[in-house]
Amino acid sequence: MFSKTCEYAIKASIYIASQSLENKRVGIKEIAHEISSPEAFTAKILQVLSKNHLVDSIKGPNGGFEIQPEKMRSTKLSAIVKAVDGDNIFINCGLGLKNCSAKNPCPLHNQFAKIRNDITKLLESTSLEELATGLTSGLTFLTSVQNQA
Amino acid sequence: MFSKTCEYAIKASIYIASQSLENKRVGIKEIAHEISSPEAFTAKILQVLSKNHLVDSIKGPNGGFEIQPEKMRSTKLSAIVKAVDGDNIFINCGLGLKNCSAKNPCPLHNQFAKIRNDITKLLESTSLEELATGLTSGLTFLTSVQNQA
DNA sequence: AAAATAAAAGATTTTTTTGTCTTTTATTTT
DNA sequence: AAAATAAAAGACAAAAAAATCTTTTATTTT
Repeated sequence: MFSKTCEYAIKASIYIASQSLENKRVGIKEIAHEISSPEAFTAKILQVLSKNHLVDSIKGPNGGFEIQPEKMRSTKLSAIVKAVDGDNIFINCGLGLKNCSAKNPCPLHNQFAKIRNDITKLLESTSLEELATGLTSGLTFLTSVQNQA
Repeated sequence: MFSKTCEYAIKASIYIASQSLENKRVGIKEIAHEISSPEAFTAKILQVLSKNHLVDSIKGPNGGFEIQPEKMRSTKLSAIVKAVDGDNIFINCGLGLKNCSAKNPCPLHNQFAKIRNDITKLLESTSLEELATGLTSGLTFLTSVQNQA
């Protein structure tokens, strides 16, 4: 569904947002540990998110990453996905046809149109804030129980 | 969504089935041409489908691939996907958690459960036969118009 | 100003996926 | 039986994705 890059981007964003809700700025080391991702790779991904103004990064001592409350409210999952994976998931044909459309439909065109539409709706309607509060409240997790300390 | 391998597997199966409906056996060269796929790679994939008894292969002159009518009726898309991609698409967590579940849900668990369920339903309810007849009747296509001769 | 901290940038490396090439095996036709 | 045909098998290669390492830049604290 998502690339590894995208999975890490979403999880890192949620973690940063949840910590920002508690007024805590977090460093790459902590983020990577909390979401069970490779540190250097995650750093690269955060650079992309930062350039797309989806997270704020602050250099130097007491630096790290944070997301302002208004930003996490307005940021939808779709923006994160688009920043790292492009809009393939929103538009690509399920069977890889270059120009799959109602006029030139692949055998799964109609079936997949519905699913792709549901995915798009979900990503465009889900805010970073609601995902962060779910994590903060202990309802959801960013790692499997096995992976937790 | 699907790997390239899986896209080729599905398209090749549909093409073989559609030709079998007209009592025509087809060779790799023809298949690869008709679905715009790399020939040698497609041959490898067909070996897997053949070992899984999803297509019949016949060696020698007038040989090639075919699918019996009863088989294309009973074969669901899910069987083809499982044969080449495994069951990742049916069970994997959207954010890559090893043990994402109702007890230990990732932030997108509930939202994705619905989508994954829809995908599973679609793949398990769609038969190769209906996809093949759609192609035969000219309602659907395996290549983009640009790619067609 | 110097030292320490933390992210940014850039160059590489590893792994996985995708794709190719050559040889072998099975089958059919002559 | 020999020649021709077509898939199977196996080894290899290229491209893309995932991951790492080193150096630089910005900021803060002492």
